[in-house]
Amino acid sequence: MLTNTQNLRSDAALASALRVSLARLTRRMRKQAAHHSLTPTQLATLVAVERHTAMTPGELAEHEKVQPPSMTRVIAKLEARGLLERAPHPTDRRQVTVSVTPQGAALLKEERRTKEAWLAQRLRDLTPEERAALRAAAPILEKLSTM
Amino acid sequence: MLTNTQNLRSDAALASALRVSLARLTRRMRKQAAHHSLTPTQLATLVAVERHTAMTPGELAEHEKVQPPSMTRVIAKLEARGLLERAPHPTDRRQVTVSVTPQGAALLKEERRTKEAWLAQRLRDLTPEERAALRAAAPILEKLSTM
DNA sequence: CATGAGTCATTACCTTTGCTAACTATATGT
DNA sequence: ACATATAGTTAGCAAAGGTAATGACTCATG
Repeated sequence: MLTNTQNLRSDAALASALRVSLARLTRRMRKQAAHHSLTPTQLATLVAVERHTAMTPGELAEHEKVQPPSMTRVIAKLEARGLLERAPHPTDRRQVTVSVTPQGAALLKEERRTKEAWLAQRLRDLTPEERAALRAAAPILEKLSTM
Repeated sequence: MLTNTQNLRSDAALASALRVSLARLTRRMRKQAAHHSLTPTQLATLVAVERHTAMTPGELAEHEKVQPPSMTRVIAKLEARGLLERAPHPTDRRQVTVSVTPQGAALLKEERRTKEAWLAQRLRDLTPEERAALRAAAPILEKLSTM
């Protein structure tokens, strides 16, 4: 357990401490929401489709770094579970567009809610000063995550 | 992009912001170190064995939430790559113990080094104030990750 | 001590998920 | 009109996970 700012003077030491804590924290968060029995790729696909409103299989394959035939199967699975639906592409008969169903959106919402409830619960056990420090750090972590 | 502490007054809002940023940040860190072509389970197994010094296949299976036959295979793979080695159990002839080879330890060290170097590089692009805020938050994130 | 039950790792078989090769349908350029 | 490119899908293969079964070992009991 680190003492407040002790041993964190260098970027390397801070990076090391953050790497360990963040990995552990996100691993634990992931475990809170693993009831849907979707594979990581399936879940990520659902998230991507929701974020973009609609995507083609090719776009999704590239987005998730899998080959198109694999993505065809992922989409088929999610469609079979009623989480995604296919439609003809508006302008290109070779393509299809994929969008999230209300059921799929609900699953994602529940996933997010579960993780955030778990984290919020832990935040409540912190002191007000600790919470304030995290509030100050949150936008910086956000910045780091998009750099 | 969040403005400093704006909209983070509630635990729920802070949890939501942290969930997104931390997931993204750790995802990106993972991508930096994916040259070893180990599966997530193989890597996690290697990490677990190193941390515990020696473990049995049954312990590892439970630790990584896979069934024993699957873990037998993971161990065989890692052993074939010279990253783990098996030995007879000191007191129970049914069991074997698994430990990390110097090569396995070196691979993990390199993995950690790569991730931390990536993160440290990004830390260097922050302002001193931003870095200070992360330094203040680091022990709290550590605390959160073990609660 | 012998026997039965329990424990442990492993093998065999099956399913799922990823890849590559090949194919069909459609779109585009000449 | 024809050749080329694009998009999604199917088929076959490999890898990783599960379940069922097996053999060896350990422990408890009579």
